Amino acid sequence: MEPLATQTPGVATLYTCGPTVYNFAHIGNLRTFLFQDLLKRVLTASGYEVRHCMNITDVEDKIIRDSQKELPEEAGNAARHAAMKALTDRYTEAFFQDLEAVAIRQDSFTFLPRATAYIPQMIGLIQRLEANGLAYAREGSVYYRVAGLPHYGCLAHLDREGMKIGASVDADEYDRESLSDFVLWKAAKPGEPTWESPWGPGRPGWHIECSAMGMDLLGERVDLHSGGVDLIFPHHENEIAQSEGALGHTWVTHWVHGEFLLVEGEKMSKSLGNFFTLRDLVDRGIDPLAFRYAIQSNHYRKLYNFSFDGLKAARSALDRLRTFRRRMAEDPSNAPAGEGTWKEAVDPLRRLEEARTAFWEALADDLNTPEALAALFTLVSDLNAQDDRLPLTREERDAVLAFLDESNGIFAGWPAEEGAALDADVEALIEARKAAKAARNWAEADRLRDQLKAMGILLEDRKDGAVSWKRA
RNA sequence: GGCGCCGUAGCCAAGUGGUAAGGCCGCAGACUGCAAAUCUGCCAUUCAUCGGUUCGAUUCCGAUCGGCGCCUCCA
Repeated sequence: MEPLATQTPGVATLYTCGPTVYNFAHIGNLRTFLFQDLLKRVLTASGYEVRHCMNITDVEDKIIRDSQKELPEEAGNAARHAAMKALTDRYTEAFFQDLEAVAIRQDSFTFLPRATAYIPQMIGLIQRLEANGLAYAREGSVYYRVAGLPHYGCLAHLDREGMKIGASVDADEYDRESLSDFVLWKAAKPGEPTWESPWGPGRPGWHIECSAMGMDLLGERVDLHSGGVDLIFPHHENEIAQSEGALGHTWVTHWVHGEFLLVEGEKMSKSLGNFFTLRDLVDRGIDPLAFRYAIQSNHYRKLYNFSFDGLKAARSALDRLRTFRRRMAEDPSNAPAGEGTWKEAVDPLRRLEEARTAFWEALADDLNTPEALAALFTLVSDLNAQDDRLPLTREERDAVLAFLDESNGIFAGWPAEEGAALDADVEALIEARKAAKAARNWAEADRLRDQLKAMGILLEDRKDGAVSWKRA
């Protein structure tokens, strides 16, 4: 997809459909957000200033259902809004906690608009559509006249002749001109929070918020718009209809959709008992960054089969990279002396540049993360082998570390370790084991090593007698 | 009924008209007091099946089998 021609050179505008905050995000949602984070990181690394807008949907059928059930029938509009806000605030906060856990930083978003803060813009957009003859009111609701937009259905490649109209719609629910018409503004119903509008009290339809907020914050021409494949139709198709119906020209240049995931080969669903939130994984002792790695070791446009075995493999792969980073961070004088010569010796800096080139070329080729990771792993193998025999210099290690930082800037799985100090008691145990080893008291040394392991500290003895440790 | 996707080793997975990256697991060996880490070697004559095009196909075309998605809830 690179080089990407954007509306403003050097700037990429990105709109992504965000969460509906009435529950915790599940791992499928997170796959999509991870893919968008990846896209943004690669664009940024490629030199673009990315202006990223992600909406927070805080008014919607399920939100209303869940937030209003405790309220008495006679509750006023203010109370209804307050109850809705209490629910959405809670899950919005949880959502960003989950994103942070998988290294998606909240401050990487340029705009995070809440739908409820953009009701006037939505009303204004609907009025523009009315003025263009593309919207009509019926009993306090407003509908989009799909027949008025000839290219409706192009994104989803809908064959409107062959469609089974009404196959999964309540054909008689609304009084529409056509069953394909969709609602822009929903007339008030008892028990729902409402806003005043030119058509009477009501609330926005599902699709209008993305058009209104995206146009307001990113402008009349957006470079990239992304979401899960399920949003292609109807959500994105309807966004196109709304935005282009108002603007009179193309709104989004590139649509990018991420595939779904399966869980152990089956569609994730609560009834199958294979429905997981990130919190469920953490409760099982899963490193959230291993989840991120597992997702990113597969291509975003392919169905991903999530499994706990796969998570284990991801963790093992990450450990190899993290161990390698630790090795490169160490001073070469600590390394056991190699033979000093090696017939297969390469110039580490040259080898590094090859890997770096391959890494970025893979990512520039439609975010080919599996190939980018392969470039990284072959480098790790080559340099480990060389370092065993012909220790890399401090300068070479630093160059490798710089590339590990660079690649971690995309994958976020092998960050630089902070010099986290060990507790004094752990320190004492390590010293005690050293003493036991020196006394050739192997039973005691092994006992202490097991004890430390139980505390999450893994020891690695080195040839020269030094001992290094890492957290499990 | 219409539109579309996928099928590569035990598992995950990239890839190309020119003879199969990488990761995990596993096996053997080196190193180690034992481990761990690392290294060395092994781990798909083959890319669902059958045809076709081609000097040559896993890659293009067709058919078949298998899995899946969409056609107004859904990341």
